[in-house]
Amino acid sequence: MSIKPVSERTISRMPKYLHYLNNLKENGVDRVSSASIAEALGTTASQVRQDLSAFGSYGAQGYGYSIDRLSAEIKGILGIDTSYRVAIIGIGSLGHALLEHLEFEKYGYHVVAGFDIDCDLIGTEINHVPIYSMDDLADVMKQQEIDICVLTVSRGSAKQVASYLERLGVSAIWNFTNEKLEIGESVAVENIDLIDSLFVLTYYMNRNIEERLLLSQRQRRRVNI
Amino acid sequence: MSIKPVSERTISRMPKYLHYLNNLKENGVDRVSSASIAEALGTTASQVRQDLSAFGSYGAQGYGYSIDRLSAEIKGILGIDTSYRVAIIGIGSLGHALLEHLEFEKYGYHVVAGFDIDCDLIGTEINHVPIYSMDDLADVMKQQEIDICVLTVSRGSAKQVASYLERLGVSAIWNFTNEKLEIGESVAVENIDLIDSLFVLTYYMNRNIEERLLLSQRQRRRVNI
DNA sequence: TAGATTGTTAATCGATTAACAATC
DNA sequence: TAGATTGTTAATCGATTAACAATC
Repeated sequence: MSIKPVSERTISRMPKYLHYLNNLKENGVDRVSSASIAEALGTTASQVRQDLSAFGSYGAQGYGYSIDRLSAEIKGILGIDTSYRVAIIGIGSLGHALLEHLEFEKYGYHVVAGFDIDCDLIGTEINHVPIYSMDDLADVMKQQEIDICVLTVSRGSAKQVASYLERLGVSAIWNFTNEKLEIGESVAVENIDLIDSLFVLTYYMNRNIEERLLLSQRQRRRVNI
Repeated sequence: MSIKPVSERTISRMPKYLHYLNNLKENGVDRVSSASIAEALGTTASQVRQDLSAFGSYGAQGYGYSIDRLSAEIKGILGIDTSYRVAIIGIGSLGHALLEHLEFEKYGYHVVAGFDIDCDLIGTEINHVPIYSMDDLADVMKQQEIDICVLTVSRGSAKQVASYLERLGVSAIWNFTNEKLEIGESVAVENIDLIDSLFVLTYYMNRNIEERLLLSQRQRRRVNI
């Protein structure tokens, strides 16, 4: 009913708020103001309140936000107040690492299946997770009631596999392939573009180095004069 | 000299342009218009031209952009027209995967050292890369002339290790720890927040599912009436 | 030449920040 | 009560899109 589209920027900040609240909670704090949250995350109190009020009124004037309440609300907003079943498609080095990455389990994401085309892997278990043949994808996905697919196949087959997943009615793809998937709106997609991130890091690294160089040249000039 | 600060948004699109150009090049294409680039990446020709002109004039009226020229320019802008030496700090499952991730080598990022506190790992090699003790960090970093540090330590020690790297004069940290590093401007930092990305994916997945539910309810109602 | 397409200036749109009444 | 802090409206800022003269 109330179709108020919340900006992507706002959504992407919600996990940051949650992590900070978890932090405070661990330190025995039980309430917090928008100003404190803002300071911790390097933003403004205005933005924090603006973000939160996109979803509801969780605070109290003169008091701030109850950490328990706000945590619960954000978890509800993101939908992480329940658990999900995850499959990893493509067990290369990255897929393998994600199979063993314990953090996911902690947040309620249960990795329950892996898929690959390598006969040496099919039928084995990694970290107690069975590896199936790509040929069994349709069957296993249904049987295992997979919610989220992690796409760690090679770049060459990414688009094809993604389209197949779409046809199978998958609702979420976590895409590590660095390929822009051509897929309908009905599938949620988040991209982890490692190489792109590394390129951006390189840009800022070099910019810093250039700045330092310019600075030291200026200093040297000053000494010479 | 010409201090024109280019927006983060623009920087983050440069790798996308480059990937698309590489794609075209592979298919034997040798020129492209801003309109074609925009269509491929789902943006506008205006934005493409605006982005590129932040760095220079690489196109020609009535013709478009030479793919070879533009590729070279973007590589120069990002600083990826040379090679870099990379160390991976923290050889857990994720660090291990990144050690074996061949893609980096392809783009000129040579992983030449790993660091851990685990005595069973120290002194061994993974994928021909030697694993050193964290105690030797300062020495090896200097000896091996490391440009970029990949931070894959446990969340608990992230801030501490990052501060140490800063003191060692490291110029770039690729941070996979999901911790906000408290570090000066002189170090370039890019964060890969896997859990945050997974939360955002979960949000959009659930929103889609809700939409579908609403839709089917409406359809059912229509049938009933 | 005519058509195509750039680089850039101006217009629009959206997101961030500031301000403030409401009230705990 | 007085001080603190929210939720929201208005003002500002920045990024995206549109328009167009320049020109290949």
